[in-house]
This record gives sequence, structure tokens and C-alpha cells, in this order.
Amino acid sequence: MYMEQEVRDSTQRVLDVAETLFMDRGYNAITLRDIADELGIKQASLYYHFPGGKEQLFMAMAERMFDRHRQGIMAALEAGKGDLRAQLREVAEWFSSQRPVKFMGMMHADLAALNPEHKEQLARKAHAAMFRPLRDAFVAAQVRGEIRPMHPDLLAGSFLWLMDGLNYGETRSGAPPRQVMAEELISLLLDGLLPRQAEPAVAPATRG
Amino acid sequence: MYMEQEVRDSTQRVLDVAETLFMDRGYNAITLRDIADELGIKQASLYYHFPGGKEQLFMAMAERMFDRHRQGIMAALEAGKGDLRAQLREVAEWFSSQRPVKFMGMMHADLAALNPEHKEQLARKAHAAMFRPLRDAFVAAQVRGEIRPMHPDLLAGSFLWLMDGLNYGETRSGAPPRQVMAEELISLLLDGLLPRQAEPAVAPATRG
DNA sequence: ATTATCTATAGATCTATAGATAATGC
DNA sequence: ATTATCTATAGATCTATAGATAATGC
Repeated sequence: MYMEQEVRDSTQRVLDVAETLFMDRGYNAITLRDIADELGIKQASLYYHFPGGKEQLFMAMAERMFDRHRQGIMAALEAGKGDLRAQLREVAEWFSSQRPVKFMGMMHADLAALNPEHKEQLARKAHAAMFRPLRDAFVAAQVRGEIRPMHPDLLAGSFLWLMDGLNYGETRSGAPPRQVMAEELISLLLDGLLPRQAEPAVAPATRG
Repeated sequence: MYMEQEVRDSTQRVLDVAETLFMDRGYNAITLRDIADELGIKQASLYYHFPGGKEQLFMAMAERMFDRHRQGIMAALEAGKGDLRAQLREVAEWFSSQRPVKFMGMMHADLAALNPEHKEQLARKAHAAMFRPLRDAFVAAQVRGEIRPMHPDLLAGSFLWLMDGLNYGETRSGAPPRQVMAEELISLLLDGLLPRQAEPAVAPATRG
């Protein structure tokens, strides 16, 4: 098992660097040379780890990333179970603990550069890892009556999209910290923008 | 003035194609050959219109696009003046009338490929064209008391970001039409997700 | 023997430049 | 003369392949 450990380590290091660079500047902007330089090795050496070249490296990086997020998101949803606001806070905290995802920037341009099978495969994985668990959480909250009925796909997409958005914009000097912005976004989603009336102790069961 | 008209026409055609391709797949994914092929001309001919090459072409395309959106967004805000929900609907309608912006996908990877001056210039223009008018509208709505106090930058960013998001995702077969999704997003922002109590005829002026 | 790297290089693009050509309108 | 295109090509990358080399652990 020593050998295998060894392999994992150096290959994981390649994936780490690939993830940083690809997520930051996109598939097309990053060359194998960029990745090799960052690792302090030669470009051709990457083919030892990924004989399929750039596309295989990208796929491996993306799949590892989605697996990690699937795990993190599901743990977050479990931790806040029964209370949507708590769940969303846990998910936001998970994201802020991670390298910025730039999930949508990736879905934008990067997927288009892959061959159709790989593209399909990654889109499916992204859906299962990030989208579906969140959508299920929104559906459950609707079943509990915690939130009003609304297209759960739209809700999951909006939440993910907004969380992802926090990772762009280079964090200007004047901007509040990410933690605060995430909390405000959750409040925006749940409470909305219109001023609230004083909350009654018990919600009336009225409906037109 | 005939000549100038002539020049505008063929150059505008180049910009039209450049906008479609660049916005769809990103700066790095699109080559000058792609653009020339789409136009039915040779790659070298593009240098007649843009001697500065690819980067100059991208800048001209982006600036034209932002000028157009500045105009459209300000007209939309004016049309719905005094009522934030009406304003947001008008802006959403404006966006749906336009080629998908993929504004954020662009800010993600594309800007990084430009030289620092161009990058700065474009970021500034994007801010003035799209962000600032919307932020001002949110501030005005807060002053009117139409919405609760909240960081207006975050609101403007979230709204733009969500509108932009509608342009990704390839519009699956099962998904509701963009028009409906935009309306739902506006309702999400303004009304929030929590179930509303029956609305009183007059809002109480209470505050802890 | 296996792991992880290297050098060298072929082949494919891509951007950009130089200079020629055809059509149009004075 | 101006406008808009073309051909040809230099120079710079980039991906990927072939085969050599050094270190480690049996």
C-alpha cells in the first residue's frame, strides 16, 4: 500500500494545482505548461499522470471537486436538518471553507471545450453533486410548510448561483466580508426585500 | 456620409459575429479564424477593421455591448419609475430582448486574458453601464420606504447575477420559459420565500 | 521493477504582418 | 483614392509522443 500512497500523493498535487488554475482562469486560458511550471516540473511529465492529456486532467480535477462538494453539501444539509435557514447557512459555510468554485463560470465556457461525452458526464455529475441535494432540501422545506410553494429547481439554482457569485469580483476593499454577504443573501432569499409587518405569534391559516 | 455608413455596416457586422461567439464561448475559446469563417471572409481581413487584432476587437465588441445595455437598462428603469417591481420587470424584459449577456462568465475568465489597462477600462464601463443604474434604483426604493434597508451593492449584484443566470443552462426541455422564470426571480427577491401573512390594508409604522 | 521525472521534437494552430487585388465613387 | 478583401508567411505557442534517466524498494 506504500506505493499506492506515493502515487496518490503526487497525482493529487497535480490535481490541486490544476484545480486552482482551471477554476481561476478557465480551461482554455490555462496550458499544461502553466500547470507544470506551477508544480516545478516539465510539461511533458504531466502525461505520466494523465496519459489522456489536458482533457483527462480537467475531467479528473472536476470529478474530484464535485465529489468533494457532494460530500460537503450533504453533510451541511444534514447538520441543519429540519430548518432551511440553518441548512443554507451550513452550506454557505461549507462553500466559504472551500477554494472558490466558480461553478458557473466553468459551466459557461469550459464545458464547451470538452468532447460531448465528457461534457455530458460532467454536467450529470455536477447536477447530482450540487444541484439535486439542494433541490431536495427545498422540496422538503416546502412539504414542511416552512416556505411557500415555488419551483424548487429555480430555488436551488438561484441559491447555488448566488453563492457562486460571491467568488467573483476580487473582493474589493470596501466590500463586507464574504461571511456577512452570504448571511445577507440567505436573508434576502428567505425574507425578501419588502418590509415585513410585525410577526404574529401564530401564523393564520387564511388563504384567498 | 455614404462612405461612413458603408464602413459602419461592415464593421458592425464583424462586431455582431464577435459578440455572438465571444459571449457564447469566451475570449480564449474563440479564434479570429472562427469569427472570419462565420463572416465568410479570411482571418487576416479582420485586421483591416481592427488593426490592434483580437484584443482590440474584443474591446470594441464589449464596449458597444455595454453602451447598448446602459441605454436599455436606463430606459427600463425610467419606464417603471416609482415602483421597484415594475422597474425590475422592465429590466428583465430588456434582457430577454437581447442576445444573452453572459456578463459574469465574461468577467470570470475573459477579463483575465486582457492586458491590465483594458481590463480596468472594461470593468469600469461594465460597472457604469449595468451596475450603477440598478444600484441607484434600489437606493431610491429604499429612500421611498418601498423596501427594507439592505446593502444596495449586494442587491444590484444579486439581481444582475440572477438575470444573467437565466442565460446559461441551455434551456432544458422541461424548464419554464425565461419570461416566467424572470418573474419568479423578481418575486423571490421582493417577497422572499417565507409564507406571507395576510396583508393588512395599512402598514403599521411600528419598529422596535 | 516501479515511479516520476527529464530532453527533444513533430505536428497543429494562432496571431499578426506585408503586400497584392478587385470594386466603387470621384 | 478609398474600401474591403485576398494570399502567403513568419514567429510563437501548445499538445502530445518517444525514449532516456535517476531514485527507491524489492
